[in-house]
Amino acid sequence: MCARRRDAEGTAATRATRRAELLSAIAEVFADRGYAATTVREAAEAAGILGGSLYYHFDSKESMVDEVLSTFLNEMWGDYDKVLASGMDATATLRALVASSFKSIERHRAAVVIYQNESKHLAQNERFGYLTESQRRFESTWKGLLAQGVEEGALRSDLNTGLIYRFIRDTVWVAASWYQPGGRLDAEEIAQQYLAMVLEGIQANQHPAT
Amino acid sequence: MCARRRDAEGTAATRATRRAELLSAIAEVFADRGYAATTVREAAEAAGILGGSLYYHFDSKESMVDEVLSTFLNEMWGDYDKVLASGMDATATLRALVASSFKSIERHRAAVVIYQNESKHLAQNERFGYLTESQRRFESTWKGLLAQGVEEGALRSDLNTGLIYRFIRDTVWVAASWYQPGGRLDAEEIAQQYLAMVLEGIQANQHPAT
Amino acid sequence: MCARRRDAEGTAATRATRRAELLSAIAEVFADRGYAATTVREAAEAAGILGGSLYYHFDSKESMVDEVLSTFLNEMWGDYDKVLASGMDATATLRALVASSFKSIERHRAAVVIYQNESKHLAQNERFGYLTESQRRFESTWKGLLAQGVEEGALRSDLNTGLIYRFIRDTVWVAASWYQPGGRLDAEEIAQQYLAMVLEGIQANQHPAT
Amino acid sequence: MCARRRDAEGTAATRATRRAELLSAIAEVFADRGYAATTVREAAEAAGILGGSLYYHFDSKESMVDEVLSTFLNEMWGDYDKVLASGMDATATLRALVASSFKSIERHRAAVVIYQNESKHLAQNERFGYLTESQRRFESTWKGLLAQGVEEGALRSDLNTGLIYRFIRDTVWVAASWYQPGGRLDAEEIAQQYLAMVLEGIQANQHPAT
DNA sequence: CATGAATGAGTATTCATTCAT
DNA sequence: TATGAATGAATACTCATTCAT
Repeated sequence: MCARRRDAEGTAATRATRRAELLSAIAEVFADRGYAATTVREAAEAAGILGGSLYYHFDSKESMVDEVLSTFLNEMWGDYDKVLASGMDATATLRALVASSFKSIERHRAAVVIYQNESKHLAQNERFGYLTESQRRFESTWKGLLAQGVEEGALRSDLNTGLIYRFIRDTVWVAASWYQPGGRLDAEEIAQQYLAMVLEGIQANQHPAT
Repeated sequence: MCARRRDAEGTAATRATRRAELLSAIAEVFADRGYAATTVREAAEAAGILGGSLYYHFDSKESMVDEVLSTFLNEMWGDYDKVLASGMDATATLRALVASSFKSIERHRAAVVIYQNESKHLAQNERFGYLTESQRRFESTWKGLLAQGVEEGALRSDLNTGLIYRFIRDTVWVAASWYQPGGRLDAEEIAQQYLAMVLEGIQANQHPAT
Repeated sequence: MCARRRDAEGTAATRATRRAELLSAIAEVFADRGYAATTVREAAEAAGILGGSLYYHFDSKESMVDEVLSTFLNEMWGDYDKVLASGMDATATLRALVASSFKSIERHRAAVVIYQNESKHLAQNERFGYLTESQRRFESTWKGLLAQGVEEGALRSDLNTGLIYRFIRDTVWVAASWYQPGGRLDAEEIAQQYLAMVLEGIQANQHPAT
Repeated sequence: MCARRRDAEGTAATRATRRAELLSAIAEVFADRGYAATTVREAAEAAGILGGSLYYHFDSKESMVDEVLSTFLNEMWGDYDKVLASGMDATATLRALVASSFKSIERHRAAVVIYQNESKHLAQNERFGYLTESQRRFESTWKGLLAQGVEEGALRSDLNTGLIYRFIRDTVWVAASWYQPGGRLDAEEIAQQYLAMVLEGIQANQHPAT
């Protein structure tokens, strides 16, 4: 911490790393205490520096959440897009998206919690227009998928897809609020259980073979 | 003091009514913008009075949420207790509880949203110990019910009841965040669709009779 | 309290009495908690009515202290003037004034405490100009008396009369802060002890006969 | 953190100095206008900074008075204890304590005024328990001393020591309210005049040698 | 006369942000 | 890069005062 020998060499890389470190700590606190309720001082303290020092790295508190959320969403949509581009049928795609979502939660738990809790409020701000955009894309993707599933005969036609969409969306993301990275359950298992419930239901009788 | 018997009653009733009016408006704003992010001024404005005037009715901002949440929880547990006392089998009880929950959302939408978004933070405060208590009771009730369902052979035994409990809990309550009282969907319908999904699953093939 | 039979008759007297009652209670609270630190609500409560109701009797909080203080000062100066007009020598006058002061404390304890604690601040306000005026009169009266005593050979000439004046003034009035009306000590006794100390000193040896 | 040894010391010293500077200005305003009646803004302004900035240095308005008063009392009792430990006879001790008191007033005028005016109210607060404690110690010290003086034959036995204690206590401290540091009179002179009055009295005749 | 609800200016306190070092 | 002191706008809360009933 005292003598920084390698300064010359890794400037860019080091800087990016440091930034990521800071953001990770900051995200954790925002997720834990809420964005509005967290003071910059607390966020800085979690990152091991003093309040004022954060302003060397970020323009404002807002740009901190911004970076946390946009980083997460970019990565998440990258994964989603791969799945969607692979041309699977509706059920398989749905399974893959759910699995991908839980993996996102595993990697970006704090970001997901923040997204879940704050995006409604933040979205009022023009700067966070991408949140609304993401929401919209999310909705059309899932609703389209459910409709396609019904069309393909894979999903029940007596369900209100609008409602089902909401239930699926909420349960997937809300899991971030109780998920413990490194705990007993990993993303894969959670995805399996979730898919079992949503696809097959939790009732016993009607499952002849499974 | 002199022959004002009717006044006393009338005043008490009026007072309680006014209080409820105010609380309803306040709850709406807290739900909409978040407890921490809502200023007392905004809350008061929503109630049609000035910021300081709220303090004639309530001790503090905290006691406002307190009253909103405790009123809701008391009523909700009242309903739950009736269901639980009626001695139905696990599946019927589960159905009834879900229906009751959605009815709670219909009546106390704002309170449920606040409960969902803020109880984690508020619960740190001793004053809101009842939130933790409620959480605990909720968990044991639902987990017990799921276990009983499995025992009775009504529910699949290959599911992780801990996980399923979380999914059910979250999806039920999170519905408050998009429910529009007086909108197209009423609590009953939502409950039916939700139960259909969770109990029977959304896949088509496995439902012999449908 | 309900049926006020004698309303017609004693209007003026009743009113004055009520006013005095209220003022007495108010003075007590102001003395106890300090003028600035006492709320009108507290003052009213001590008088057995609600905050707003005090405004039927008084224009403002300020006019309450005003009336308390001016009533006290008027009476006190009335007594002082009688003493000063009686043509006694310096020592006798001094004794009589001290005795009169302690009697004032006995009758207007609360007012004296308020006078002691608040007059400095209140005097900034033009309305309370009479406080400054009273102070001035007080100072010239006592200083004159001390000078006269020295001249008459009754008082030591090696003392700084300015300082002695301050000591006497302060100790007399500050007694109000611990005086308990109806307690073991009455005004007379206190005056005697005080005069003994100030006139003769507390040392033993030098008092040959007394 | 890196070879900043001198900094650490320097900073600590600077900090303490700044704190003392601020407290001195704050004490002056509290003494002048009264603790309750002084706004934090006024206190800050007197210190040359803005209201909010005071909170970088102090937790609350309360902790400002707290520090002012405890600092004063600690130093005062330090001086008192030295006097009391020196084994002088009652009269000499009494003289020394009075002198020490007036020196305290010279050094901590503002603190003494605050102590005098506010300690009764502040003492209700548990945090200021040390005020009550100090009061108690003060009383027992002085009463003991007076009793001892009577026993030693140095003080008159026909006086009510309880009363005399109060008179002495009050006059000593109340002097802070008119004392002008740097004015014509210094602490020493005031103490002499005061002791002359209290010990020997202000009457001329009874002093054989004077 | 008294009440109770409301007002609005003010108060202590918090906190994002700045900046000289 | 980081610190620490300061800023200033905003926030929860208080309280003297008003007024319809």
